[in-house]
Amino acid sequence: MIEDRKLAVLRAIVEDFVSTNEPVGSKSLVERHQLGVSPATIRNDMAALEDEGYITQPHTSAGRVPTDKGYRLFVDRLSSVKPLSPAERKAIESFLSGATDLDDVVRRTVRLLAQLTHQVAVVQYPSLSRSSVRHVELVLISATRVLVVLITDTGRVEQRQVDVPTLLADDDIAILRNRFNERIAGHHLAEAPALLADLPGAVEPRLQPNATAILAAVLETLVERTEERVVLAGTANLARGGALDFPDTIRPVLEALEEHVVLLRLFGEVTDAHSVRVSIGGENPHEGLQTASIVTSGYGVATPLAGLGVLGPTRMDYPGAMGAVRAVARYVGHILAES
Amino acid sequence: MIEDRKLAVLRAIVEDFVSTNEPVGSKSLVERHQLGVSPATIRNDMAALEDEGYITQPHTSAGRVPTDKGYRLFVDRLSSVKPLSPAERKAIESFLSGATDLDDVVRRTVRLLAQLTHQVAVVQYPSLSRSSVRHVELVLISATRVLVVLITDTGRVEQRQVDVPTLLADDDIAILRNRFNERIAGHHLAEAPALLADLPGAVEPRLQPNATAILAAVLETLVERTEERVVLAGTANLARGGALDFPDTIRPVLEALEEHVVLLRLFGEVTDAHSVRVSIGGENPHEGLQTASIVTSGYGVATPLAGLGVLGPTRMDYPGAMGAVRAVARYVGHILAES
DNA sequence: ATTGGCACTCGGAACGGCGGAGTGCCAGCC
DNA sequence: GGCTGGCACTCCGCCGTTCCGAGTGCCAAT
Repeated sequence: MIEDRKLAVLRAIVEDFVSTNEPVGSKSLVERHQLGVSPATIRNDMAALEDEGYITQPHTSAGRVPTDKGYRLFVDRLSSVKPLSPAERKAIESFLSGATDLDDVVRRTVRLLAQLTHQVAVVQYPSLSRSSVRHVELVLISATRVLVVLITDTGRVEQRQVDVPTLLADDDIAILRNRFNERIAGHHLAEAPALLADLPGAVEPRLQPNATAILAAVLETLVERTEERVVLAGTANLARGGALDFPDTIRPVLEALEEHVVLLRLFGEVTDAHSVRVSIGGENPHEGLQTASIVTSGYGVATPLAGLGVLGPTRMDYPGAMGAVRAVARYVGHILAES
Repeated sequence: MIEDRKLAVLRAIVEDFVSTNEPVGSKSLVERHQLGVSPATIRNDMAALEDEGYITQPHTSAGRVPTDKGYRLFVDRLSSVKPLSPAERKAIESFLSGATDLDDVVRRTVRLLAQLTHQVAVVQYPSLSRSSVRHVELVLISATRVLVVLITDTGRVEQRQVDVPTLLADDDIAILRNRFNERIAGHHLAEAPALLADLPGAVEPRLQPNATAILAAVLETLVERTEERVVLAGTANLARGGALDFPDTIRPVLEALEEHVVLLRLFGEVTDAHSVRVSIGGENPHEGLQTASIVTSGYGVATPLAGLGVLGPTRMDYPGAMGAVRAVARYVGHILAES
């Protein structure tokens, strides 16, 4: 009963504050929303909400502003993911459908997200460790130098050069290439090291040193490069709200964005599911992101391959951002499934 | 005579303003530099410099600030490229020597530059169009689908998938692969289209449709992808000077940085030489960069492959930035030459 | 439980005075 | 002719004051 109205008040506060970027007072609240009660009543509710930690006032006798806790409640219970407008849906389709390869898909996706949400968009490359090997290609560059190219089923290509101890002929390379592909083509990357372990022992003695060297390179490519990559777009959007959104300067946020490791950790916690998740202000582990919120989702065909999302001030249009992230994640999943 | 001192005054003004970020007055000038004359004399010189457009005052009775024209003169005639300290030199070496492949080199380079200069660093990938083909690899993904991988002598790898009209066997692919490599391996990318033009006619009729399809994909990879890539680091440095360096907001600058085309155009004008170039404030063609300066250099072994540089406020340590850019460009050239 | 009324608080804008840094100019000096 | 010290002037930035309004908390009445 009363609880219901308090929640309605909180919702109204969040909505107004997000759209106006000014602390919202009891009077303007009743004006802009049909709450059916007087400002005085609202004031009581607001006092209660403040006691419970959902809102706060920048200084005495100013309007109220949602706290992180208030946004959290809003996201969890008061808002629903906003479906995209047909126009937006159409934009996604036409924007992404022209993509030619994985790089292109990722680049287009990140720009699209930034444009849809007016926030900073982050897209993680389909993680190597969760894909499988489509093909290993060995290319002889010189008699003692081999280029190892690893192609995954998500279209990602990783390459690495390696020097081998003894001279190699084209035939030798072909043999080794076949050995590698027999064992791991079609298999999950994580399984590859085990499958390859005995490979040097299985080739004729003459080739063993070379096989060992190449194997090392392949394993490095498989394992070390599990290091993930992320792509950003829309950083200029951080400067939109002027000094309003970010307390002093946007610098710590920009710094955090450059530390891709930080972003990867954010995705790491999230990408085990396709659902949209939100991390708000102080919930965020990273120091520089205490005033930022992040909306993420895993994407990928069946089991999620990686994450994507947007980052902005806590004062963010959560329903809209969640809608955009969800829609884009789904669409990218489809695109990748087709290729 | 008098001219010499005026130039010395201009140099002093630039140096002081760069380090303090405050308009500099005649008194503090004579205090901080051994000019051997009185403030009154300096004032006369300053008045002359202002008449000639090299400096300006933000408002009456404030100190002077260099204009773009003043910085230009400073860069052209009053400063020399500052050689790096041994420590910095050492840092470059240890930072870059661990790189494993091209991606890694580029990423490390851009971070290094940002760190050395405390500005935004930009590195352009070695341009496809100026490298030569090391190897073309064709991989059969399914009976009617081929992955085309193009490897250049700078270690860059481009890939693309293509559907072919008729079924292909491993042998067929091997034949085609050889045909392609015979013709273009070792050749400049720009020559490739001409060298490949008659390829479909040179294979047995059965393979012609497939050869044509694959040729189209190779050409696309060669030509369309000449589209260049750039990598950024250190954007957080833009926010260092607060609102001091960039008049209102850093937003237009961030926007310009996201438009990679803009950056590429900057490099395009520059990369025909190894020398360090500087573009100052209003000299800059792009609207959003009117308050920014850019220090660039081509890099690469013999003929420059691409460009790199830093971007910051016009109030920038030009000698230092030029020294860092020059040193890093040279070093990256060496690294690429070795691989 | 809701409401109108009322006193209170505090930030932000507007105002004026003041100090200081810096200038331009001029007359004198080498 | 170039340099210098002196001096009047300008104007920004700072600070204290005042004032207004938005918004609150509380209370008594319904």
